[in-house]
Amino acid sequence: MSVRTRFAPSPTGYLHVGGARTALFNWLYARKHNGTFILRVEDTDAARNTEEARQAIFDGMNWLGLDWDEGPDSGGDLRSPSSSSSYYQSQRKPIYDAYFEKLLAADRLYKDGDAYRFRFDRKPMTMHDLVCGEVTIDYRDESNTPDMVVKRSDGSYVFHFVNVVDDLEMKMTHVIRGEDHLMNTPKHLQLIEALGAQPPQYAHIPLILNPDGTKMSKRDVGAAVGDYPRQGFLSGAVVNFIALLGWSSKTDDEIFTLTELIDRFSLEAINRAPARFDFEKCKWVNQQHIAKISTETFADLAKPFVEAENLAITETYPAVITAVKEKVRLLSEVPAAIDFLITDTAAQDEEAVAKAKGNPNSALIPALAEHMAALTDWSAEIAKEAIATVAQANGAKPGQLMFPVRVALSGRAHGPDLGDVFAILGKEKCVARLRSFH
RNA sequence: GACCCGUUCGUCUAUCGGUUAGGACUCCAGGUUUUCAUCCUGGCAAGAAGGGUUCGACUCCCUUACGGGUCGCCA
Repeated sequence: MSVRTRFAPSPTGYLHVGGARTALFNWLYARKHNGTFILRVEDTDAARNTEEARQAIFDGMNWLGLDWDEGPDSGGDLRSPSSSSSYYQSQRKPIYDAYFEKLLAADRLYKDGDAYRFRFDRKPMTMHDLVCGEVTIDYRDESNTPDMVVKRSDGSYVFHFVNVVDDLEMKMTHVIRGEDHLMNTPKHLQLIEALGAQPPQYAHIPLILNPDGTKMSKRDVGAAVGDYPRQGFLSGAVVNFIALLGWSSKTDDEIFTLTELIDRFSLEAINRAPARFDFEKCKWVNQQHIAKISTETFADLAKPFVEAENLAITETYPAVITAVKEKVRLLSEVPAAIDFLITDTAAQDEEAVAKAKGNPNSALIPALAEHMAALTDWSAEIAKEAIATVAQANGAKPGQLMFPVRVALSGRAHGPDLGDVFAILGKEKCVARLRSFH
C-alpha cells in the first residue's frame, strides 16, 4: 500500500512556519517512501477565507519547493463527480452529504435545534500515535467529551467531519499534523469507526514556540513564511532550519538540502517537546547555505535586493558579489556590504572614520595616495605592495596601515578583502578616496 | 478548572541502565588571514525537584513543580 500524505491548510491568513513545517514533514514522508503528497484547501469557513490567503499558501509552498502530486491545479484522480476541482472543500458538499446520510442511517446522529450532533461511543479511546505513542482518552466521561456537532443549523459541516471524510475519500495512509490536533484524534477515530472505515496512521508533531516560550502567532518574528524571501533567506535554508525544529538527524550534521532531508527523514526521529524558534540560528543556517551555492546563483538571488537600493548593476557586479559572498548571512545584507564599491556616495560609518583618523598611521595616507598615483600598472597585488612600500619607508608595519586604508576606501571598519576593493574600485577611485581622507 | 502531551547547557539537540553527558547557535579567548570575513583551536554553560526500582539511573515507575495543548454550531 503506497503512502499518501497531505497538507490541509485553511486559507484564513498567511502561511505560518508551523504550517510550513507540517507541510514539509508530510512532503518528506511521502517523497521518502515514493508516495503521493496531496494539497487540500480547507476553505469551508467562507467568512474567513480570502483569495490572498489562498495565494499565500501556493506561493509559500512553491517557494519552499514543496510540490504536490494532487491538489488544486494539478489533477489527481479523486475529483468529485460533481465538481471540477475537488481539492477545495468548499466544492465537495455532495460527498459530505453522502457521508452524512451514512451516519444518519447508522443512527449515530441526533438533532439539537437545527443542528446535528454525533453520538460518541462511550468507551475509552486509545490511539497509537507514531510520535506520541499510545494515548488514551476516556469517552465514558461525557462532561469532558460532549457529543459534537457535525452539521450546523445553517446546514454547513464542521471541520472534524469534512476533514475525516476527505482523509477517507482521498485514501490518506498517514496524517502528520500539529499536536494541537491530538485531542481531536479520538473524535476522528469515532467518526471513522461509525462509518465502518479504516483510519490512517497519525503522527502529532510538537508545536513551534516563540523564543520566550509563548505560542507563536501573527506578527511574531519569523511567523510568516512570506516574510522570509523579503528578509533575504534562501528557501533551502528555511526548509533546513524548520526541519531542525522538533526533528533531528541523530548525527552531528545540521546542514541539509531538501534531497538530503528526504534521505534522512523519519517519523521516529521526531521529538515530543515543543521547540522554540531561534532567529539567530536560522540566519546562521542561511549563511551556510549561501556558502554552498554557486557565485552565479548568489549573484542572481542578490540582484533584486541590490536593485531595490538603486545600486547600478555594472560589469564589476560579478567581482563585487564574489567579494562579499561569504561575508553576509542574509541576501538583504548585500546592498549595504557593496554600496561603496558601486557608488561614491555610500553612507559612512562615522565611528569607524573617527577611529581611523585618530590612528597615527593615517598620517601616511597622503603619501600612499601619491605613491599609488604614480603607479603605471594596477592590480590587487601591486596595490598591496604599494602599502607595504609606503609603510616600511615610514617605519610602520604594512598591517598597521590596512585599517586606515580600509576606512578611507570604504568608510567602514569591516568589509571585503582589501585586494578585492583595490581591484574593483580601480586606481583612479582609490587614489581619489585616499586623497580626500583627511 | 478538567483532560492530554512534555521537561538534558540561554536556544536547537545526541544519549534508547554503566559516557569525563557529545554536537550546533550565541558569547568569550587565542591562531590563520600583512586587512575584513571565512576558517581552525580552546573556553563558559545542562539532566526541574523529591521519592522509589536497580549493583548502577538523564534514561524505568510514582509524586510535585513548571511549560505547552485541548475543552466551539473555528479550523
